[in-house]
Amino acid sequence: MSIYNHKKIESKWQKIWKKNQVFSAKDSLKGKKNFYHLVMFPYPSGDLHIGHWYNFGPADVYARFKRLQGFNVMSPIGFDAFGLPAENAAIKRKIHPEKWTMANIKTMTKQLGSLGNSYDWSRMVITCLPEYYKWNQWLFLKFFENGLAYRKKAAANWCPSCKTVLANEQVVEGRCERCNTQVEQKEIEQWLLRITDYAERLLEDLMVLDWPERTKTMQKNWIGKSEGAEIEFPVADSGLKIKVFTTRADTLPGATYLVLAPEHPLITTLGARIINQSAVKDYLEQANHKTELERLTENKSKTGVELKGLNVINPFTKKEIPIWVSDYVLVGYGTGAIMAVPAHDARDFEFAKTFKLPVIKVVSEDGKDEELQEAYTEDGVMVNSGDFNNLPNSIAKDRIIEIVGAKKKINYKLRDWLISRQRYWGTPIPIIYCKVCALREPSGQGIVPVPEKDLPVVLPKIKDFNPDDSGKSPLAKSEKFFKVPCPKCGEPAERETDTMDTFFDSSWYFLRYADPENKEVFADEKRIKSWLPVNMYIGGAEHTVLHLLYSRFFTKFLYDQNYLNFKEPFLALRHQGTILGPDGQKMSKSRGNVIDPDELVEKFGADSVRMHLCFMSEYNQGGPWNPTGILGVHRFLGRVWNLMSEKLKVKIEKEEGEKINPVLEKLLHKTIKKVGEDIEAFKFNTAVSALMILVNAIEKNPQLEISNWKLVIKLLAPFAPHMTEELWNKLGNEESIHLSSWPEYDEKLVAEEDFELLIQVNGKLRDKLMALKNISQEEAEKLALGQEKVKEALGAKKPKKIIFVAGRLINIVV
RNA sequence: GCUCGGGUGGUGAAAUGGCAUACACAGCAGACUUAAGAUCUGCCGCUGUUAAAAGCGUGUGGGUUCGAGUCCCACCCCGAGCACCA
Repeated sequence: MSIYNHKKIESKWQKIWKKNQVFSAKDSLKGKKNFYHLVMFPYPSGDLHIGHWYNFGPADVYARFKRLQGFNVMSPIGFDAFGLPAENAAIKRKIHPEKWTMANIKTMTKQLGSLGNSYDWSRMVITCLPEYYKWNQWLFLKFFENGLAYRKKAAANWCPSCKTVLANEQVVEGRCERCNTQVEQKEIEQWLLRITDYAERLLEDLMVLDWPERTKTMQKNWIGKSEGAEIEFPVADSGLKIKVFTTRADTLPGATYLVLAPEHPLITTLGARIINQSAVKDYLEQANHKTELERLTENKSKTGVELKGLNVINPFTKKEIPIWVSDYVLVGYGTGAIMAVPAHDARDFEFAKTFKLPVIKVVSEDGKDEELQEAYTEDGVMVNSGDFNNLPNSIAKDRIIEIVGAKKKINYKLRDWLISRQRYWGTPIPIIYCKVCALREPSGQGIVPVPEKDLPVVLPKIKDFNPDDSGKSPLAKSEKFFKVPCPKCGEPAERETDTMDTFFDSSWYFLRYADPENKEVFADEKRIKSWLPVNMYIGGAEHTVLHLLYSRFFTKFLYDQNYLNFKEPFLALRHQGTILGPDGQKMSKSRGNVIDPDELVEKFGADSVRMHLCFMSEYNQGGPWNPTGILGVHRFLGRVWNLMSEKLKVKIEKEEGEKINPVLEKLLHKTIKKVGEDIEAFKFNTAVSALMILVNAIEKNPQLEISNWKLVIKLLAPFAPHMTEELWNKLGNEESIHLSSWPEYDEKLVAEEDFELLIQVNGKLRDKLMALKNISQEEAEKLALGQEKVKEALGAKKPKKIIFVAGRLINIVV
């Protein structure tokens, strides 16, 4: 018996696969359908950790399975190489981000090789190379040409530690997603992409996607569609009107005041008429200085100030009501102003209680008008509403919209995507500002796009890439970089020195894999057509409102521009869970609970590691790492090797097989069915356990023909690619097992002729016996009532009712 | 607060409304071995018993059903996401 030497055999096959380009995907293969299988490309942070393995390992099981099923599979890999961590680490270690990043890519590429995954290495994409980011810039220009990229000065989320602005999606509970620092608001000029133009389509097309419901729901909530109406409130003694957005127009009769966001422009416009100007000014100042976090942690208690001297007219009641300013109204949503209906909105109720404002109930559950202890937000019938009294509020809603001449309106929570970053290690934004041109155009901005022929705008090698509080990128310190002649008029001008959010890079990388070396376009149309959209996309759930939303937006934009013939990039999506440290905490170097995959591979081999990751829990679940758990599959693979190498040697020498044991044959075909179905459903854990059951049975009675042994090896191939390749090769096969075919099961063998009939009395199991699958109820009853244990359980009682489930059980009810 | 997930042996976990705990890990006992390790065999929810029989068991309480881990209602706990979005 030879002991399985994983080190020797795994590296042997990894070299052969790479050398023979076994997994290089041809754009088309005769008689085979293309299948684009993709894992989220890693960030080159240093080393591959077990989380990468958990993503990539089982994902590769799926890829190999699809390949065996007869698909022409492309499984590419690359690096999401721009971004803050590279820069921060580089600053700390005093080496250039590029050097650091490329060194990490080298290490990680080597590690990726040790996984033995079926990647097409020829399609490697690295986003920090000019050949790649040139197309970021090209895409940016396309957005700009179409009015979807625009520059705006406004308060933005500023991370004082990263010293850059962040997209809304990158702010988590008022803190920076990366470094957990409190985010501040900073007025700064920046570039945004008009993703909000696509809100409705991003929402609608979610329906057709084979994505986890949870992820779809999260995107849906993030887009946050809400249907309502815009109602105008005339300002008393003035020609002005204040627009509010509401989803509850039915409650308009109960609107007892209006609230403006502190940033609402009307506060300035009407400034002169405000009596208590200094109090208002104080409040605005105070609101302005609150950080995002303060607003969140203040327990949502309400603050505000009345604009004394000003009133508006409720268009339903025609009564004058006051105007207040409060920071619980957000300037970025709706119209930045609300009608307050304290009786039917929890926030308004709290505000009204705080400032002793009138509460008028207009919707009632039972038609009565009692004093409210809290806001009533359910449906009901109208009260205190004149002609509308006793009408269901849902009907009143539309009528009120009509009589006050309001417009129906849809709002979204989604904001435009802020893509400028005041950092060095990213794609330069291809824009030049020209003061001369500015004078000639009405906007006066002088924004001149870099001509396509001048792309890429190469990120210069500078020495000082430390960020500062100036709100400008380190590139602003390099005159060589930013001082350029204007491409339009030739006069001296300045480049944009901000770089792009790295989510820009990852919003289209999956297109580049189709044609990674193209110098003329971001990817050739035909090559895109042959591969995209992605058939199966696998990665963590942490990107649900970032990468996955942005990629959908890019795809829809490129579809509109006729570059793509599909509207959604990822037809199917699956998430892996998160593996925690053995202590149940998130793995981190500072906690010292990090599991090093290289050590595991060294000790147990890549096959054992990937198979254990498949086996340890449901794929989308994850959980704490159990240090001894891997022994299970490791022993299993050892037993497989012993069984096969020993038995097969004898068999091959004899060149004849024994007839397969019929019980085993049935189990084999059932296993073929189960393993195939389970892999398709991403239930890798039960697929592995089915394989264990099969091998356990074979070990007890290893009576199989050579052809059956081959089926078993094929079933194991996606899980243990190296070992099975070696066994396959030993059997005299020239071509890789991974290019062979997935076994088919025999329907007849999967179907059972007989079964174990369960006999229950009052639903409690009392006995069981073997019976034919097609046994009739009469026969079953007779058999069951004849059983000693049944007689005992029945005693003197007579059966009242007998439930018979064909092919399963009989239940005697007394 | 709202929206999703989830709660099953000592542990990771299985289970189209029909045998709860498959498959493993750990543990215990035995075989092999000078020994250790590796490997192999057996046991392994709780109560009970020499052993069995029997009873009890899927977060808690109720319900539907011949039959509930699974469906319904209420509650408790854990995890994730969102969070003053009118």
